[in-house]
Amino acid sequence: MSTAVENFIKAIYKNDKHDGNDTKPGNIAKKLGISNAAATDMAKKLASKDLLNYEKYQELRLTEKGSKMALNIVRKHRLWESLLFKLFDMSLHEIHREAELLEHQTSDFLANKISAYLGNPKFDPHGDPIPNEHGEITTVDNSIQLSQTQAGKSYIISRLMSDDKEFFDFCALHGLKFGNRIMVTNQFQNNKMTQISINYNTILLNEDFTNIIYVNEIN
Amino acid sequence: MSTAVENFIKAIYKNDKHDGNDTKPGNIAKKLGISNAAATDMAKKLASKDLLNYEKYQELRLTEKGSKMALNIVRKHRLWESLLFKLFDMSLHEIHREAELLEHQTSDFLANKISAYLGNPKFDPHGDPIPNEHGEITTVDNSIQLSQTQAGKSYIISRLMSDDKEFFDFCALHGLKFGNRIMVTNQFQNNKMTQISINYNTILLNEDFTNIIYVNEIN
DNA sequence: ATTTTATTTTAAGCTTACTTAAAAATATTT
DNA sequence: AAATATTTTTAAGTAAGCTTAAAATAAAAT
Ligand SMILES: [Mn+2]
Ligand SMILES: [Mn+2]
Ligand SMILES: [Mn+2]
Ligand SMILES: [Mn+2]
Repeated sequence: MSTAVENFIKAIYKNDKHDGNDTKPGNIAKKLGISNAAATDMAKKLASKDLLNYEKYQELRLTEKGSKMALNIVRKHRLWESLLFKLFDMSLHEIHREAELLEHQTSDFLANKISAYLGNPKFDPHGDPIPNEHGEITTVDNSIQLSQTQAGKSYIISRLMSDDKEFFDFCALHGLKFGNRIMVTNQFQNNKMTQISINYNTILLNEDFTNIIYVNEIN
Repeated sequence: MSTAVENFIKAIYKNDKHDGNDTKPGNIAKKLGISNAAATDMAKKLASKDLLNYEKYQELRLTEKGSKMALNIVRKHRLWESLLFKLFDMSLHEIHREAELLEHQTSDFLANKISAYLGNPKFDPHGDPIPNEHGEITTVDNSIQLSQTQAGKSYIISRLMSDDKEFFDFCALHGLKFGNRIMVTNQFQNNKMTQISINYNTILLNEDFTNIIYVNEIN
């Protein structure tokens, strides 16, 4: 399948899995930076290939075959991120940018080589789970959004769900990374702000950030 | 530039540099597996972009700009081959196959990271020189074809210039690889065959092989 | 419930990268 | 030198993946 098709399928998968908005052509188009008309066209074409179900004006739904393809691409994306992050001195934003291209030019054979070399990791450097070669995610995710945490409790950062450079730069600057410990010192419900303590520093985060930072409570 | 354009430019570069046949659309078409008509079309298009000079019925010649582009792609190709060969247990044929795709989705930034990680190597696993980030090949190649060697002398294999799986499998089986030592025991000029000795084994190679295996004399 | 706004779809058109078939030019053989 | 074969070019056409503009439908606001 072409890069265009793969990115389209992946965008549907991710929108369905994580984003609040409904999986209609317009929202996918927005993510991919193409016109609504192009997205509708593509949806019809992929329906004819049994990768998704399309009914006029309804949400797009991946078929079993479409989901498998999405997970295969996600696997390659996250394996590349893991490899680049391990070998080279690259930021989370940079590895994502390169992986976005490399994912489409990677044989299953090479993906398995990368995976084996890394010791078949279950998570990428963002904390996102890496599907296995059968397209299965075997890990269970119990993490919650930072916005849902309680003041006074401590947490481990488990996931930075973004691909925005500014966000990653901010995180890197303040030590907000996968595996690091933080303490929630205040939840300002009305203002949708969360105050945390990390490395003896106090930072105040708005909901744009607290909704994409995931954590696990320390017991 | 697109993958099609990059492969076209690279094919011209390689044909010019190594292959005996003249650099006309038909020969490039043959290499790329496209029709002569498609090659002529592409040649005209690239001429309009100042990547090559095109005159009806004449040979295609890369401009300075076109050569730079070719060397940039060759660099990425050979860096990928070097990385994959080092990290994973992959054959010369396999690394070439993957590099053929990855080369088109690699930023200069990433290429430099790969190069630095490998210690800025000057040769890839086939013995081909790796251009630097300015598109320059600084090494001098004094190697000769195995077909041009003399009986009774010893040589080091410096280059396996091919991308054919059968050839590589044969080489791997008999220890014919970059850096290994061989002795030429007989040159059968009339029959265009060369007999060599390697690892206490004697093998007889025809010109298909002796023309793409390059060696350096041991003094 | 009606009007207004937003989204989705259709329609027409563009570029890239190919194809096959026929015409033109070049290269080879006799 | 002429005939033949090969190669290159032109011409016409296709599929993928886009675009913009207009029409149809759905969602939101009044
Ligand atoms: Mn990513
Ligand atoms: Mn991508
Ligand atoms: Mn190669
Ligand atoms: Mn290639």
